[in-house]
Amino acid sequence: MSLHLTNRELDVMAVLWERKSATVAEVLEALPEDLAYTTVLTVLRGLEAKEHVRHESEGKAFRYFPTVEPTKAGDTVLGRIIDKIYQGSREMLVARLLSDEAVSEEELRRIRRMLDERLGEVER
Amino acid sequence: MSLHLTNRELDVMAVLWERKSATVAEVLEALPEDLAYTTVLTVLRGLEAKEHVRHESEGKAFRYFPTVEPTKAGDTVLGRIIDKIYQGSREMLVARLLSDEAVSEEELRRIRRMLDERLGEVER
DNA sequence: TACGAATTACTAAGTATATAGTAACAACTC
DNA sequence: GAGTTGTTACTATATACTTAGTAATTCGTA
Repeated sequence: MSLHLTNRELDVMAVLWERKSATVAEVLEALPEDLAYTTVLTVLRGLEAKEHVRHESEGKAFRYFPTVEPTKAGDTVLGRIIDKIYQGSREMLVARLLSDEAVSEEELRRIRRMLDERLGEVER
Repeated sequence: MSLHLTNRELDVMAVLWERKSATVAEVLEALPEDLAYTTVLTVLRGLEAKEHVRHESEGKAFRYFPTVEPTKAGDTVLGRIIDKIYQGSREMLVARLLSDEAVSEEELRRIRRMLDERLGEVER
């Protein structure tokens, strides 16, 4: 199943994923833009309505927890990107990611090692 | 510089990238959803206003051409995904893409070869 | 237990997006 | 060159998204 998040919802989910859970005040503080308290609350309530988040009481406030994994959100949007931008080729996307000048040699080596392990498994 | 596209704009750009250029009628035909002719036209005019597309006359119609590369659109959205979903780690994203069961052994090998070549360059 | 600060609940307004209708226009055809 | 057909130009509406205000509520505390 696919999971769509708006831009602002993604910002808020990112905070929850990062910190495992957060109150409205904590999300507000974590966001670089300075929104009204009630704005963040509204976004969280929206996410809760869609069941991407749940809450528990903590003092007089609510503590919010993500109920979906970040990878799930990632898969949804990556599927679309691969489809629309990389002509259905995951490989083209990976190639593009690795072609970035900023990727360090160590990073490339780690990825190669990962591939070696994966291929080892496949060959078995 | 970053390039933001709405969902419908991305659908339309995907057709132009795929076919190099297209008229309104061609885009309409290529899209699976069945929209009104004028809807597609409106989207294209929007894209033209933002200079992501240009047109030439062809008979009584216009032929539209993309003026931005798909990778540019890809980079913008991937940057955001890496940031918000993969905690700033491109490597985590690549790992996720390669962890997909559906990736074939040949694909993994091709990517490894690509890495080898890239690493060869770096070492030189 | 009454007060105050923080919070949640409810409501609303502005902006962006998606869709498409109608009018004006262009070019081919007879 | 008048009609027909496909097209562009202009305009409009509905929905989604973003933001935030005000009212009601809660909890700690004096």
